[in-house]
Amino acid sequence: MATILIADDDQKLLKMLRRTLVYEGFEVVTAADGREALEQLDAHRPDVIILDWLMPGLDGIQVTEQLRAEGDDTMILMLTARDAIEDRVEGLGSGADDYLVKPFAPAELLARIHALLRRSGAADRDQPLVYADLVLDSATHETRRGERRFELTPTEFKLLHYLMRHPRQVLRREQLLQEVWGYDFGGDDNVLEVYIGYLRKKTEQGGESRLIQTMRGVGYVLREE
Amino acid sequence: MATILIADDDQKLLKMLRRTLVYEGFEVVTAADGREALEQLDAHRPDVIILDWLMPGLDGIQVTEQLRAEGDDTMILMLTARDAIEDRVEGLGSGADDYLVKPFAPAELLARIHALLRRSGAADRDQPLVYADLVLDSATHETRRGERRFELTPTEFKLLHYLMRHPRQVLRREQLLQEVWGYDFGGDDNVLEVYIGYLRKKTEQGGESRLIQTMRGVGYVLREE
DNA sequence: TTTCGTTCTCAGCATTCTCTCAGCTTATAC
DNA sequence: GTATAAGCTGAGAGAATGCTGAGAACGAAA
Repeated sequence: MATILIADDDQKLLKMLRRTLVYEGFEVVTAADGREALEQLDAHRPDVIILDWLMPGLDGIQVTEQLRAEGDDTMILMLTARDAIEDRVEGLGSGADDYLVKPFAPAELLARIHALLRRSGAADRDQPLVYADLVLDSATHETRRGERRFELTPTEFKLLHYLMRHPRQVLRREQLLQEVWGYDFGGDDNVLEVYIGYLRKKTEQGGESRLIQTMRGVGYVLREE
Repeated sequence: MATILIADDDQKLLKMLRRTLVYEGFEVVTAADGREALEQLDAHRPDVIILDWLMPGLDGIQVTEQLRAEGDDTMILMLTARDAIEDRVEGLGSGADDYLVKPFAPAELLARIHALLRRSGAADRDQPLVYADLVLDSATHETRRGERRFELTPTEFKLLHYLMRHPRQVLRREQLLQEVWGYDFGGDDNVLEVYIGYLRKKTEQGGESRLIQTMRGVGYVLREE
């Protein structure tokens, strides 16, 4: 399920929101101010960020601006107190994707979150991932090597997707297991090898060059040889 | 679907609005200032024009006045950072049809746009949706595969309508349930499969090719194979 | 009331996917 | 060279997923 980061300096509200969202099945991470929010961001990579407009230290707008300046386009929902609007009319220019005026009904918040999640699914539809002549389009679920199309199962897709999001980077076995399978046991399991094998079979038909390289003792890299 | 022209000198806001509106199925044309807006106007004949009040060169009011002087009565929605009564009066006096104060929630903007479209009667001008030889006309509720007409029940119609508004895009099960049934239960319910089955039966009579493809573990796509 | 159309549930079946295992190949160290 | 560890691969069991037919539940119209 999706992860949501909430930053608000109102402890009571924070607690209430956490309870509501956890109950709805979301992973929830909280922060008491903007600086803490930025710290949590790297660690948890949320799908939606809920920011209070007014917070001590870094406020919601500053956090938004900083993120957008870094090229991060995670969906942001800004919470504003009714009277704050008139004071600080900086518009949506800071880069938030939606606004919600306090006080609000939890149902309203949930509706907005779902709308943003749906849209963000649409957002990473924008650019298909490309490495060499390998193309993976998460919008259409299309995968190609040059002109040749091939089909992937969900797990194969997740694995290739992760590899293609980190080209030329050596990915350790535990890292891949964690990202794709969501666990990491030290045991003598070889699912990863099996799936790398599946991917190679599908991406290297008829003498095509190898793109997934083995880093013996470490993991794998997506790289041309 | 309706076309919307947005003129604003704030690039970030422009980008965010484009994303939101395109996702909602609108044709979107953007302009960075008043002069550019006027140029785009002739080329695209939008159904609604969204103008920022303050822009370099020609501002929103000047654009509105010029259009109205030419006898153009395209619906105009004015955006402004001010909220003084005088401004509102001046804005509407210049010929704008509605008014929205920044910052605003995308949901509110959408509501205003739909209201304007309804007022202008443009909502009825919806083009029939076409994909391959499949035609769905939401105005007349007619559905055809080539020359063969077929009838759909309300739920079937909603589902096909949504699929046809997002051709070639992989639509996740939750997304379809949310859009067509309006909720998202986690349970082991298979209404969606059943209705996909109904649609297939009706759209694939007598050896016609399959247009609704299953994406195992993900959802469905409207696509020719 | 009955009839009809529609929505939704359920159970059984077919297909596809995931993961394990065993034997094999390859790379590295000695 | 050999020994050993690491990685690869084919086969198959069991699980997950999706499809379908039958029919129950519901509401609207006659």
